[in-house]
Amino acid sequence: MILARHVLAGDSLAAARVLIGARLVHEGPDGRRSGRIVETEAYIGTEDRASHARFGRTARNAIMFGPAGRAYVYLVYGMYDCLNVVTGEEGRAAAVLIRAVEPIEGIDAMRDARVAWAARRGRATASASGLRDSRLASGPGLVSVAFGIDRSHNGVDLCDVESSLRLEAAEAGDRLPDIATSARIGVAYAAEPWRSMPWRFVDASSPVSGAGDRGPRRR
DNA sequence: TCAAGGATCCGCT
DNA sequence: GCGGATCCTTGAA
Repeated sequence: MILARHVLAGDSLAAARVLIGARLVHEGPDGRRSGRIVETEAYIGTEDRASHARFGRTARNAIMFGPAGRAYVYLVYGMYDCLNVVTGEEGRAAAVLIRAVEPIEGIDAMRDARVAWAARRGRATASASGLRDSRLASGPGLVSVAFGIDRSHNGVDLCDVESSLRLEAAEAGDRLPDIATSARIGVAYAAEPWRSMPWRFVDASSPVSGAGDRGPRRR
């Protein structure tokens, strides 16, 4: 079932928590890919010095000021697309970054996407068979690679059943997430208190982002 | 118009 | 654990 928009339109921290355990779904030419979201980070308001909205409204971040439930996709480091979900009330810039997903459906397509991406960059990479499921979407850049998301998806309504890219609520029988919080990753440039805000949420029971084979990244 | 730097990942040491 | 790849966005001039 599609994720209800009002869940995202309220408090952004609550939204970041609700997204843990929810499903990311992409119906594309390569079939249906889906996964369980296991790591998120919230960026809230123009006063948040770690947020892209810290300089106010610009052409790039305009989508963050819009209604909740839309996708905000941006390029970081010149090579990685990152998927965010716009949250909070319209007019106030807020978004939740999807940092990691546990693959469920379309794992072969994700593996193919990863190999094709590496080839495009002319990089040697692990063979397709050597890629473990838990590593396919274990970082914000990798989520986009695995699901075939790029900036053409910027502005897509993730709460519309008609969208090829959308969010679905956890299904009955899904394991309940064991939610842990910590400071956000890669925001050392931001002043306090923003640098240390515990606005990162992970499912500690997930093999992808929790006490998995690599564990949370530090910086 | 320009220079600086960033919400990252991977391979090698 | 460290450094390289790689290019868009921003603020200042």
